[in-house]
Amino acid sequence: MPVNPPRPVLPPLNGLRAFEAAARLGGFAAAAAELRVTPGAVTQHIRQLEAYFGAELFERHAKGVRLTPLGQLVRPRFTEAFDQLGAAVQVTRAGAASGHVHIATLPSIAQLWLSPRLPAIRAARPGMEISVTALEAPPNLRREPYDLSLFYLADPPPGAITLARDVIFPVAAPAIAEAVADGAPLESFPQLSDSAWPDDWALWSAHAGHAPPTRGPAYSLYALAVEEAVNGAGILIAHAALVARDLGRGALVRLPGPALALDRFLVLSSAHDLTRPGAVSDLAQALVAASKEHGPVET
Amino acid sequence: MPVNPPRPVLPPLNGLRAFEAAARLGGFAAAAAELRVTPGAVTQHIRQLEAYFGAELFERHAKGVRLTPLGQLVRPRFTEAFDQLGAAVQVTRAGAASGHVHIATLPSIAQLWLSPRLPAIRAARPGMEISVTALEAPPNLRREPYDLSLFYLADPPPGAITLARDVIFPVAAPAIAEAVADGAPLESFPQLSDSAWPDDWALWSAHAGHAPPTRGPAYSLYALAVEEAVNGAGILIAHAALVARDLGRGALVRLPGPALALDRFLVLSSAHDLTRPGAVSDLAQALVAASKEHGPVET
DNA sequence: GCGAAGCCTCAGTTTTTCTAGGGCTAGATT
DNA sequence: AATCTAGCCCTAGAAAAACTGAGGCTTCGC
Repeated sequence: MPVNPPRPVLPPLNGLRAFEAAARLGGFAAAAAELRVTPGAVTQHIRQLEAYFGAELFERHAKGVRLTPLGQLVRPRFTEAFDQLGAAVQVTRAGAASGHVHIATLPSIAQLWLSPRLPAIRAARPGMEISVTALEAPPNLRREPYDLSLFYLADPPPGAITLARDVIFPVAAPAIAEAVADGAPLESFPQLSDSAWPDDWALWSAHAGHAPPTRGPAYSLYALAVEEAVNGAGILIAHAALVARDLGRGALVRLPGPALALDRFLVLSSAHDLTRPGAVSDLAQALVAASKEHGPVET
Repeated sequence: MPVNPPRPVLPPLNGLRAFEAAARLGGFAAAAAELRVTPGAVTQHIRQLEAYFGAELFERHAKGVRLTPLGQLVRPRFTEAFDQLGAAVQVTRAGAASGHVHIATLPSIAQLWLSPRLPAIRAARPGMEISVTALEAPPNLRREPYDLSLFYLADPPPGAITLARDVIFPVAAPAIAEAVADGAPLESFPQLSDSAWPDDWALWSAHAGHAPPTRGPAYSLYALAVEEAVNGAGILIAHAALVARDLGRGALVRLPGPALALDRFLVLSSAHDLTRPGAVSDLAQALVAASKEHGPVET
């Protein structure tokens, strides 16, 4: 008479994932976006999970949800567990597609920093396939399928490689630069900027002792602003790393005045261990080397 | 023109769970049993997962599967992640049903050790609901829904409480004991034992310098063997903790000869932190106290 | 007072998952 | 050598789960 224990019912994994996402992101709608479903699906998953536990995990309010004490208690554990699960998935993915490295970065960095440097790197590594995805915000590398990420960050995480500090200064096409050298005030030209970094001009003006900036055109793609500046549309507030190429080839010229070092760094990070040899580390080293090709900016 | 990154496809969670179970248990069939589905379902989950990664995780052979190098590489990570997820689930469950404590133990311990002690413990804790489940083998407390487990173990895990060493010696009903005291050899009576512990008699006989045991009836439930011994069916090889009650009330009598201490301990363990106050710790303390009610066995 | 945000519910549909049953192979047994 | 058996594979159909879409409700902020 062996005891045949009825195996306990397993918890609904998808419900757990929905709970974790909703708790982390602070709402069902945000969780739904992350999970690529409608909010109603999240509602149902979490309802099902609450039925499984026999306890509420969220307090529902007309405008949003709040975690119950129980939900607050367990949220960090689930986040940690799913991070670990995600990390395992990333390791598997990397192992399955060895030789394929996927980089996530800002659109502007992709176009203005990475793109000019990649051909040489690719040419030196025939067996390696390098993909680039442009993202507006740094991904969670323990969850999302990128091997490397390259972003401007205020606080580089441990293990990450800081390539450069973010430094800004005004630049313009040679014709405008000459006019400025001849005495035309900066304010007499349109002041180009990126809509993602709306404070650049104000910060730099304050630092340089200039008058606050007039409003100029803001571009949602920094590469577009650079393009326009090259075409003589006005003065661009430049991020050193992103205009080095155009400065180098003379398409843009740095204008007189100080450079302002921001509290932000161009950081290369990875969920992989970059001290171990492998395709990812190899590419990371290549990017570090490539970032040193242009000297630092004089302040 | 905000970049709208097509969110990466999420990994199939249930496939991951199937992979982890199959890798840990060494086969799809065993995993299917754990997950409470048919083996075909596991096959499909894992196939789907392999399609997701674009790589094989198992080598299929006619008789069973073996992990590929990639599978071997990632298995520990997934096991760890699912353990953590399971632990988070257990914490949630415990938090949702506070005041309800669930114990897993051997059937024999449940009937002969726990059952006599529980009424007093329950009476002293009106608000606590105590459930007992009998299992043939210790559960993984990070995965399965038990708050405490009470088993004979050779290696108590860290944090567990060792209640007693497993000690065996022969016992019998008073009538038989008298006959033995009058000179009847042990071998002249049926030697009762438990089929889960088939070596008890051999070990004890060797230790006591007796002849190897004759074959006697083996019971699949130790409690049944005890019952039969009480009814005079023969001599039982007794585990001290499990016959203390019957010795105490005179239903069984210890026979002459040494007691043999086995390399095995009665261990109370938990996935919860027993140093923190709470229903589980409270009950654990009560069980520790209850285990001391009967003095140690003389060797 | 009104719009927007955010969650809920419910019905219907789509998608996924599961099972049942049959097949195949290799090791064990007779 | 023949047979048995364990364990995986496959497929079709059935069952279950998940998802969507539409309408509704409540509160917050303007």
